[in-house]
Amino acid sequence: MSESPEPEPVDGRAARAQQRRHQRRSEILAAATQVFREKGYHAASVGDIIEAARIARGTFYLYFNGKREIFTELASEFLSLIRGSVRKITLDPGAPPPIEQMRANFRRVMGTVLAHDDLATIMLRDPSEVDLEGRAQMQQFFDQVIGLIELAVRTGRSLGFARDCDDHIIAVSALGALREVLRRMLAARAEAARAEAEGLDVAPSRALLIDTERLADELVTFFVRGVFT
Amino acid sequence: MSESPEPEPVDGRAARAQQRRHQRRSEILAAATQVFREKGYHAASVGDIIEAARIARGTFYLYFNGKREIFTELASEFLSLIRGSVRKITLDPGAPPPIEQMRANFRRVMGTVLAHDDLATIMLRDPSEVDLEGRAQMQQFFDQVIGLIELAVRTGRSLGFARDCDDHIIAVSALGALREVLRRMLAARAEAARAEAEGLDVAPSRALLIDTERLADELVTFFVRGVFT
Amino acid sequence: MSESPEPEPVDGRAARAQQRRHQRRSEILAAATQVFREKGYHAASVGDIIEAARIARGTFYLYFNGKREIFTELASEFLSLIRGSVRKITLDPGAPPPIEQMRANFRRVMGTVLAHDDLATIMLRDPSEVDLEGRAQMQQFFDQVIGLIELAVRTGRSLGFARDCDDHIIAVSALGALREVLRRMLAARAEAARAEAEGLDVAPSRALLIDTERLADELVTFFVRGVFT
Amino acid sequence: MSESPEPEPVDGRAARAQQRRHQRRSEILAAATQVFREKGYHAASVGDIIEAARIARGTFYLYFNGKREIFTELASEFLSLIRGSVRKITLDPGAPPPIEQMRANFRRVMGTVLAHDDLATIMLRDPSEVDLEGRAQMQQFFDQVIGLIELAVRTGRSLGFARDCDDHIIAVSALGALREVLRRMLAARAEAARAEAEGLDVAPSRALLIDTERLADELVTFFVRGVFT
DNA sequence: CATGAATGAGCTTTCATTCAT
DNA sequence: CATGAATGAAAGCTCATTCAT
Repeated sequence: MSESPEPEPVDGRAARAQQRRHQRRSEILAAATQVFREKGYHAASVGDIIEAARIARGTFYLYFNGKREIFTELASEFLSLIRGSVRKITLDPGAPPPIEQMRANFRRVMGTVLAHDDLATIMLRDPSEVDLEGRAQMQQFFDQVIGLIELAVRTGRSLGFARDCDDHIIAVSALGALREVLRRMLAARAEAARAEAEGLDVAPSRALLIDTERLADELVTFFVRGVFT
Repeated sequence: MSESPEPEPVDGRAARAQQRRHQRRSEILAAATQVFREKGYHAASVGDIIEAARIARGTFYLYFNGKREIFTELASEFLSLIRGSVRKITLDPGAPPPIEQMRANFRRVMGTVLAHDDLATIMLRDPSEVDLEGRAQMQQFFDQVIGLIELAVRTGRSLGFARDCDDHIIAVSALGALREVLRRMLAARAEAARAEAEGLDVAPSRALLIDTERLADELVTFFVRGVFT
Repeated sequence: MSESPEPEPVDGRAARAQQRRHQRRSEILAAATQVFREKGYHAASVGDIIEAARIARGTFYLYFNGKREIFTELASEFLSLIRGSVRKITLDPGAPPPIEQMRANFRRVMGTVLAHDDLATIMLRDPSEVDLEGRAQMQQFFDQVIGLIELAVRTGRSLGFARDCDDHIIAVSALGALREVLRRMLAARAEAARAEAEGLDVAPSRALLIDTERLADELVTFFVRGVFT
Repeated sequence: MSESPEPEPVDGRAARAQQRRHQRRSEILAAATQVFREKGYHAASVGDIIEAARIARGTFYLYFNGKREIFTELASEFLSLIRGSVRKITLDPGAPPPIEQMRANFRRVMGTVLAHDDLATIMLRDPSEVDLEGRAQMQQFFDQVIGLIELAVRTGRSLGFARDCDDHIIAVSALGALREVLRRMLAARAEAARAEAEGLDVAPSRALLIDTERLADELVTFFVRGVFT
């Protein structure tokens, strides 16, 4: 835009450089996501990533400090996405009923997971696959999710909706159920995609391939009936 | 029986030898269990195992063909234990009500998991941590568990107890809930033990430290109310 | 034979023991021969040998100091056999003409090689396969053979039969020719045997499967007269 | 050709890089040749090679897939050299007499062997030292040589020069003679060199240390005329 | 900035040999 | 004598990371 030959070029150059740098980063992250999804964290090597990103070995270390760091970055990204999908349940007069808010949360999370299935596939795996640091990060995130659910249940009970139960156990159960369903939903979809690609019309575990809204509803119903009166 | 003075001692020697051999195997398996629990399958090296078992490198390969095989063996052991804890739900006239049978199953599984917490800690991790072969084995096991739960729900519905729902999704959810609860229960207990050992009286997530019967009951109630009418 | 209960039993026992010991040794040697033939010296492991001999690991070291020693023993045996097949050429009045004596030597060597084809197959391989010590032993033997041939040529020349040539080069050539022919003859026979065993009637390199007398004659003629007229 | 100031230096860099890469390869090959010559294929370890080449373990695997591959490469190189030294015998009017052509072939092969004595020392050993794949390669090469000699003999016979004999046996014999002579010639020269290096003037097997032309001639004469008159 | 050759610690596995039973 | 469990040195190979160009 700025054709001025000398005064601004420094800024312009710097900006362009930074932009290019950012784009490179994204490309590498995208490549790493693919690789991690296919091979898992451990089996994936830096060699796999640089091959997928079509960059030189050294370039990788120009953008990331190592395999762990790139994973940590992906984890952060995913956690942000999921956090962005969840709204705290409010009792404001004009707001929809709490259960509807919860249903909306489930739906949004599922939508986000589907929209970023590569990332989600990686992150829904057990944290034990990663090393200590990454593990802690994911642990913390899931703990927060549990906190949210506990809050929801407590809120429900204070309104006289929820039965008497151990909130923590219920929350852990709900998280576990959600994770397992999402995991298997992603696996089923991946397999269905693979089957279609190969021309086979094998339909594995049809139940998990229904549209996400119904899936979310089914989960919410299970959760609600289990907890609320 | 003994026609010559030799046969008995020979048998005796052979028997003792075989017994010692068996014991060594068990020792190595025990050491491997500890190592896998602490480091996870991937991070654990054969070197770690032989160090823990205090044997020479070669000795390990005298009893197992490699890291994968020893893991497979542990997996088989655990799967057998869990299978042994689950009874199919029967509608025989004299049998307890189905829900009680289910509750008993949950309790037995929890008891088994607690009794073999090292093994369970390893196996409740995501199968993705292991290589293809081991993964398939665990996948298959969990699929079977899902099948059992589906059957239970179908049975309940045929008796007019269960509401209309997608059996597969419910079963996946239940499995996920159970896994997550067990995982965190084991983690909580391990941490509590560690804290106690160090003299600290940090009490993390007290809810998961209650006695297993109540834990199982809580889970069953959640499951039952969610599904049954 | 001696039924006397006490006086001689010591000798008898000792003799019997020694005899058994000798037989064991032979069995192990036979097993090792088979193994070496099939796998070659390096690829053959002590494990292979004790498996073939159906003895325990320790037993092997009761009879031999190690892999090298058993090979050395086999080499000695083969060298003795070959030495026993060769007669020095004599100019005694009653003796057959020198060339006939040489032809007889070739024939006998070939017969011996055929009669001990396992051993011969191993030993006709290059000494480099074995370690330094064994190599030296075989080198020495072949040097002796070369000495014999040199002597024969010198003798022939002193009688006016042989042309002017470098005896050593001729002897080395003759030895090389003999070794190569024997090696390939054994290989051809082994393959023919294998083909027959499998029911196939593939006939590889027919020329080397003719009877040994003709093969020996062909070699001697080549040695004596060369190829061209 | 060059539209911008950059292209040349870039090419230059790439070219230099490739050149250096090629040189490294050659260095490793040279080191491996030395090691194989001294220890033989089996006894030589990758560790020996990297030590001789003064490179790190990983570097070796950057250039070769393993011990076998580097050996295969050396074998190919040697076989090419030898193939390049042999000309088919022609009956063209202007060509020298067949026997002279054969003598020239022998001389050229000997010259090549001497010029690449390390490589030749390794490759003249028995193929049995190498594993199956390398063995097949060498077997094939020697079979081709035999084919060439057979052709020469047949040609000679069609011209009325050669006597009636079994071509295959003659060819195998000639090959064996040549191999043994070359092998011992190389060994004698190596030992002579060693003796000289140590200041000793031990002269082992003088006959094989004569100039190659005379050695080749001696062999050809033996091949053509045999020994006796 | 980008490159990719180089590094070396670390892995799994094999195998000749010893020694208590 | 016979056994075979135990040993540990040493092999081949991988891969995250560095650094001179």
